Amino acid sequence: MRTDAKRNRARLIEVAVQVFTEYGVDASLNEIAKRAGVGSGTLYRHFASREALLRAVVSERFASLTAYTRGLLDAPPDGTTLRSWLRAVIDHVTTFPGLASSVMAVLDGGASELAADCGGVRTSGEALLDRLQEAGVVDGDVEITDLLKLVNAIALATERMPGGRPQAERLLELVLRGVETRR
Amino acid sequence: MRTDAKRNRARLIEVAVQVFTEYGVDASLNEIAKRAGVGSGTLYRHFASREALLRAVVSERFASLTAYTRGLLDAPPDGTTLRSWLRAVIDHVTTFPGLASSVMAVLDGGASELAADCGGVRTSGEALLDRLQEAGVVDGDVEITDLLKLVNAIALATERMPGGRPQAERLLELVLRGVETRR
DNA sequence: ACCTGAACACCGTTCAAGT
DNA sequence: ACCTGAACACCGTTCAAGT
Repeated sequence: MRTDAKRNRARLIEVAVQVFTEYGVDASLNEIAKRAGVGSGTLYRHFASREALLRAVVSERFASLTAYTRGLLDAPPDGTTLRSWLRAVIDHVTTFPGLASSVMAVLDGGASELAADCGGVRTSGEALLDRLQEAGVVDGDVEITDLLKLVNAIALATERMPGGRPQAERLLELVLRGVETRR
Repeated sequence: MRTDAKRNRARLIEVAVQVFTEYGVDASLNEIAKRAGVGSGTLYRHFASREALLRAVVSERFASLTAYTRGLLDAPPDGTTLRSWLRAVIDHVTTFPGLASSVMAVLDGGASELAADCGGVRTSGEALLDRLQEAGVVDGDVEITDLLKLVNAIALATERMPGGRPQAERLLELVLRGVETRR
């Protein structure tokens, strides 16, 4: 790769983080190209689709979430393990407005460019969930995909509201505990 | 109102239902005007904003959901009342793709044109929730806004997926029961 | 090889001109 | 009083022309 191409690529990712943070994942790609001081065609040359650009921006973050999840597996599980993990999931999926929507598409079986990165989280999360179920902390019939969808739904619903994070916390608590009276 | 104006208005609502069903609530307004055989300005004259058009389309449906909710109050509450009500909420909020997102904005305190219609559902739902809590069927510290947000989050997350309705059902079940083991 | 930016087909929204 | 549709400022995406 030519050095100017390499520099353009790096610059585009850098600017994409700013613009995605500001306007969300559906922000104008022309705007990103302009702010990066690059023709719009250059953006498309480096990133064939919006998904490809998004992936370049979030893949390392998702990898670190996977690492964190694996770390939780090393410690003996207690009553706060699941809560901590799900909080971390919400944090990551909430990095940019609109990200949760893309992740949901992957969870639904869509073959997005994000699928590989989400897969790591899913797999490590599944191991963690198994462990928690063996320890009797989580109901045995809960499935990892449903759990992730539900938590992601909370992120999706709260990501655009002011004070969304504490709101997400309340809903997460409700999900963990359940709505119906314990009998 | 002139008779041609009245006819145009009715026609626009009729077409909006079709187009919203097909493309979701963010569908092109120009497309709706064109299909209705009307200039784009005419659409804006009758409905000052997309929200206004959306409201014209869903307000009667939301009123009937409110009526249904009040009906549930007349019967003695049992273990299936809450489930039935939340299912009905999901059904209504899922009428068009993207509707749940607008409803969520209202639940968050936004002053949308849908607010009045959502208010009826909220108020009647609050009465139902109180009743269920008195009967000991639902945990006493569950709040109506949180419950509606959570259910709406499920709708939001599943509305665009194929087989979304059964998926929503699974997640609703998880919410009612809770994730953690009952102690 | 890589980049540029005009071009195309779309949006939402407004408003002068018509009836 | 109401309607039309061109006009404007935006999108995403492509591709001939440049270096």
